Amino acid sequence: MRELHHPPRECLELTQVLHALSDPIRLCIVRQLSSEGSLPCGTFCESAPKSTMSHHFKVLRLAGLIRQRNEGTSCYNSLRNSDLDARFPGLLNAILRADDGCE
Amino acid sequence: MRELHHPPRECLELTQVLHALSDPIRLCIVRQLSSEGSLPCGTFCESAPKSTMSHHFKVLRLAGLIRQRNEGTSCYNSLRNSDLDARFPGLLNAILRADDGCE
DNA sequence: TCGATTGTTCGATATATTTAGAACAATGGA
DNA sequence: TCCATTGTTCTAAATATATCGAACAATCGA
Repeated sequence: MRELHHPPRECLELTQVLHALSDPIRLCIVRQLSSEGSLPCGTFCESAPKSTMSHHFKVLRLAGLIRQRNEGTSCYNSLRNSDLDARFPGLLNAILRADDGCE
Repeated sequence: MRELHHPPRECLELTQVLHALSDPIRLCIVRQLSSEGSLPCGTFCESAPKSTMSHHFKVLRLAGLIRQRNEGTSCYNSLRNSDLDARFPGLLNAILRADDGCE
């Protein structure tokens, strides 16, 4: 698999981050990652096609919300907690605290 | 002018709020409202056509971010600060604190 | 080596969003 | 009343986004 691009902390853009989180599936992924740590792609929304999920993970990665790391045939995802908090203090926590329900 | 719909506080949805704020023009409007209080539509982005701005104000209003009130021929906009903070504690402040620059 | 597993990429389609001109509506002042 | 001001609505066009099947790539175990 190819090299995965991750934007550096100082390049994260607020509008991109907000856009990435404005999709219910992606918000759900982020919530799950925040509570369960590092998880492979396959553990999310198993009803949705893999190509759809792959797209959402890419959006999250390019917006700087998650870090992806290949390990074997799996791709592990983790939240870029500290980068986000350094760049946008309190933002992620406020979003995770919100009671919007994770469908 | 017609009656303006404002969603009640408890109906505000996180994904809608995040989407509304993920547009640079709308984020700019919200920032300006937060620092200057109540302002008529005409005071923002005077270079953009009125219809475009009208659209953005509508998106913000329907997402619950702003309250609009007609007064004379003007339409005054204000941030729904307390509603937002009640529904999504800390979210708006975190977004306003972020140093993304208001173009 | 073969096949199963996991995920990506490509291409197509459907849907949503943004932008903006033109016509319209409401208000207020001369 | 007439007109300027302010903003909305309608409509169209451009652009972006979401979804998903099919083909592909990489890894691992048998």
